[in-house]
Amino acid sequence: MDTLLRYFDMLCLIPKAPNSISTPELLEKLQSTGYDVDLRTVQRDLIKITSSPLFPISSTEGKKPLRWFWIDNSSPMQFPMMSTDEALTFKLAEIFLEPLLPPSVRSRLSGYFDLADKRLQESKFEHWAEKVGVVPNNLPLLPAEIEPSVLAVVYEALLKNQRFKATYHAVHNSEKTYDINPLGLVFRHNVIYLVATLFEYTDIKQLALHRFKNAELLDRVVKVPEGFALEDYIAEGRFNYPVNDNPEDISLKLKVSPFIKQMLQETPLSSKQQITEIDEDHYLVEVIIDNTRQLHRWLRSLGASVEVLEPADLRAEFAAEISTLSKMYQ
Amino acid sequence: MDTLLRYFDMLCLIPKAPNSISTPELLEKLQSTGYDVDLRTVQRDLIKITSSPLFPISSTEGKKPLRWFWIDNSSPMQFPMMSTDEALTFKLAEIFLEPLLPPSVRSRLSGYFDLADKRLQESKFEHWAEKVGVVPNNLPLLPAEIEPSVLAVVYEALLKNQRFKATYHAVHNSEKTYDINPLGLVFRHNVIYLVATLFEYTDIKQLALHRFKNAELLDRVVKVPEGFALEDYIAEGRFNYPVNDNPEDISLKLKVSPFIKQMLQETPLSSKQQITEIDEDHYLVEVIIDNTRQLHRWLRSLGASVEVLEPADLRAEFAAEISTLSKMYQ
DNA sequence: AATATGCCGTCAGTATTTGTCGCATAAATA
DNA sequence: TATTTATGCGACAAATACTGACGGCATATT
Repeated sequence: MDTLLRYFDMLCLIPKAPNSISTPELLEKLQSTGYDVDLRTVQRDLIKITSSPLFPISSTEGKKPLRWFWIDNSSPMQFPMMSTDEALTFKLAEIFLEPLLPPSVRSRLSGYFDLADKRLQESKFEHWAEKVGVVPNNLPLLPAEIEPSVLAVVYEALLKNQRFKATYHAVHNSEKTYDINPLGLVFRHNVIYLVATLFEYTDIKQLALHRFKNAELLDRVVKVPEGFALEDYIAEGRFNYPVNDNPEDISLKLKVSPFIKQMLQETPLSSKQQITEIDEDHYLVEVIIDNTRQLHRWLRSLGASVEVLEPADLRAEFAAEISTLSKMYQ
Repeated sequence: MDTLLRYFDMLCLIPKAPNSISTPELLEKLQSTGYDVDLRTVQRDLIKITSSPLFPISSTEGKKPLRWFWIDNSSPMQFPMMSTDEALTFKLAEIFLEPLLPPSVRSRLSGYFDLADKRLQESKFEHWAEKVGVVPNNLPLLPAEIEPSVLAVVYEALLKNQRFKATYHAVHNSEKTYDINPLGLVFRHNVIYLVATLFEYTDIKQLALHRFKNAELLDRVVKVPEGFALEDYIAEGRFNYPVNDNPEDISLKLKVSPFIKQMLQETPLSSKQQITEIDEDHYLVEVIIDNTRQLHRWLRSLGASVEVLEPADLRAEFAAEISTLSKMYQ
């Protein structure tokens, strides 16, 4: 039994393809976990494991301390097996994430999606794909592709708190190479921004990840500017280019069409939203809600199905914009 | 070595908690996989496996053919281990899916999210959560909660092609119990709809999943109406309540502000989009695109930052709506 | 060139695994 | 209710495997 557990621990200790572990390293880790074994045993175990097609594990050829790794592109094996429920949910998640995440980010999960596919392809479940659909609410803009190698470096830099060096191509600028002190990632629309400082400067920059090239990890630790917190930085509205006017709650009153009323019944704006009938074709929606740019976008997107009644200044804002639009289209 | 593989196969054959497998069943499956073993061996193996805290596997007490299962609520163990990249991506996916999927759907993946948490909580990666943020583009409407037991039955019914029975509470109706012939799931806004026929009728209904109660699987096979295909059903516009006028491509010309221009450079409407400068404050965007409801929503949401120049009928449509709005707000 | 390290074949002792048998108990059947 | 069948489990001996020790050889390291 002890040997079985040792095999499990060994399988855990062996990393995925780009990384690797040498036989002596493995021995050391196993011994520190409490397995009192000989190097020869570890060597034999590795040979046994790799000789089974079940475990796509391989080692470097030649080079003296052999290094072991899981061959990439294989989907993970797991216990207990992925249930059909989970598999279905993975496929749904895949559909949802497709227009949101850049391919190089999404592909990090492809092993799991493949596993889900396999699970659903068993005999009877074949036609599941024809049984699920999504009607998108928003216009799918194409997510900007990020170079996979760049993404890998940025991930690693953020996780390990290290700086990196990369070439950046700003929209109206030529390429430049920076020494980057990464502070955080922010997803906005379909773009991923790196929040960072450059070189030894202290001003905080937003850099779109898809504009990077040739990233390379440096051996210098990240220095966080005094008082910096990503959450606050976002809350300050640094990413809502046209900054929010009033980030505080407002008491919103809307006159809406029956269709919008039904939609808000299904998916309310907030748990305390109230809806009352005005007449057959109009309903009054009352809700306390954060006065964000997203709210404005949403209200505008509904066009003539919604009339903002209160607060007065929001109504005035809409009236002003509509009069601008009137002039544009007349 | 053969025994190690047998253990792996056994671990795969044992299902998760609500399900279970009896010792003789296990024996049979192992033998059909090619393991020539005795029942006694299987029994002994099971005892060994369950006596290790590594494998949260348990069996029924008493009842004679013992049934084995993985104890629930445990996150799966997997080989190779989840990489930090994957873990980070899982956390991002979690953030993205949170406003999109109802809790009961999302919770199906919680084991994986937990696994990702564990992976990221190792020593040095502690502060990753403070390094990732999302600035939502859309107003987060609250996804309607679906009863977990209902979801389980619906999933199973769809996968196994079986009917089910459930109580449905339509908005302006009292509760009724239907015999449901499920055809597919459609996600729209934040609501999941079941497309189905009822009893022996042939007209196709859309039923919001969160309005179901007390679902129960029936032992009758699903009958798909002649010529029905979910994809076509959606394409026909059955879910765009105000049906799309022209589902065909149009040649769109927009006059946009510098801000929108920059946004479209980052995340284009299509790969063939063209942008040219009109003057310092205005750019011309030309693109061939599907004339969908989502496009209209998007155009409206941008307010006065965008002027539709062509096609003429779309411009006319916007002009008409704006004049309606003008009257509303005057 | 000398030394150290790691891989691998072999061997014998030890530990583990396995089938068999017997008994006890729980379901199934007459 | 009695009888049969199926399952779980302890014990035991034979078969199997696992393990550490040793040594030869190839490849790094100094």
